[in-house]
Amino acid sequence: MPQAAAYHHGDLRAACLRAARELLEEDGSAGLSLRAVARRAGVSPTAPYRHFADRDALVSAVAAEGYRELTNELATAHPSPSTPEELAAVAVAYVRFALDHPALFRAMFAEPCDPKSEERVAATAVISEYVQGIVRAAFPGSDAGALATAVWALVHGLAFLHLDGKLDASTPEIVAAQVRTTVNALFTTAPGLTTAPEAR
Amino acid sequence: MPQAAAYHHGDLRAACLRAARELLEEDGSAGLSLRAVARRAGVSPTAPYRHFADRDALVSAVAAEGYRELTNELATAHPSPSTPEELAAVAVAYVRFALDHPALFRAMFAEPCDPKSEERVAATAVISEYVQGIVRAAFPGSDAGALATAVWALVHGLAFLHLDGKLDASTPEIVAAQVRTTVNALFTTAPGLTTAPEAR
DNA sequence: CCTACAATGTGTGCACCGCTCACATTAGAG
DNA sequence: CTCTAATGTGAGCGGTGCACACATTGTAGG
Repeated sequence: MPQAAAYHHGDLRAACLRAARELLEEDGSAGLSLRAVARRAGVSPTAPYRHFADRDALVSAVAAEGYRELTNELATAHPSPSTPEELAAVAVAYVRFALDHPALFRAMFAEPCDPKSEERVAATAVISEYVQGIVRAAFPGSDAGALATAVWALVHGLAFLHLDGKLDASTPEIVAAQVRTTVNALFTTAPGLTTAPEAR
Repeated sequence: MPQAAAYHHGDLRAACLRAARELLEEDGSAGLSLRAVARRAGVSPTAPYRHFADRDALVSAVAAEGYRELTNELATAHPSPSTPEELAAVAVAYVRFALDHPALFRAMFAEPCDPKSEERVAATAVISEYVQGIVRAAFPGSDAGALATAVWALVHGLAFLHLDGKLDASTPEIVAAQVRTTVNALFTTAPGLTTAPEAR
């Protein structure tokens, strides 16, 4: 049994992130409060402020963690996709991640993203370049930036529409089939996407 | 000058919705509190509870209003689009709406959507069928349901990625061009989209 | 080894929030 | 004209984010 109630926690930051993840899964974004996190970590209500400037900093950290997990999931779906089918598998993994971790996914794409956490913008840049890299490998001739944007938007939109109950998400198979056909449809037109404007 | 400080407001519900919209535009979703709405409407902190069961009911009502405005904007962009170009114009209007009213747009697609406000689900059903109707008219031979889902997801995803600063939204023209080329790319493949599974 | 300091956790307190409940006022039906 | 139901008021409870002064402790320099 670990020495109970040491004054210094040891790794409170990590404990807070873990507690925040749990609260997010259990009660959704509304249940994620600094105080609840502190309670769950067995620590005074203001202790987390030594590790996170404010609530936004906490959720940004959680979101950054989410981005890393998402990239892992995508890589697991297929390490280096090149055919449209392999790319579709990655797209399915993206939507599955959103449906498996709805509150986390929402936190990743919520309001205070733009001027905030360095860690967070870095994590989103990683995934953006990841998608672009995949598309570049799969469609060497095309405007990879524009095509990557298109496929990311399509998959991202599918994820959100499923999350909001606008589409039939009753079984994972139905969702997967839906994503596959839609993405495949977009890719059959890839060569035509060479006149697109700037996209960063 | 209207008779000041009548005990009964007259149309507090509408005043609350108006105040909520203003707060949403000014301070984002975080600034939208029942109490702030009451203050702005010049009424006691608990008065709004006579018209909205709780905070969620308020934002659901605001969201429903947003859906109606969005459908109006789309219809204004083009009353009955049939060519891909006209459809692209509608898509551009969709993304513009999101960028013009970011907090409202986010409220429209936020967590408590599924089992809630009758008014809200009705409003989303309207826009869903609207998109489907357009696609059916434009591409009579295709699986309108699947294609509508694809284009809605694509446009919805573009809107969110722009909102989150993941794409270049520096000028409306750049955004519009981006949306147009992406949507056009999808539409050139429309006839191929006839084997899609169920999508409601 | 011991001491001073910086890092980390505690406690108090303020303003605000959502929401409940008892009460005041008033519009409008009978 | 009255009486009831709709509407607005006020006090109050528990929760929240956050700022502040304070307590504790790991650790680096003497």
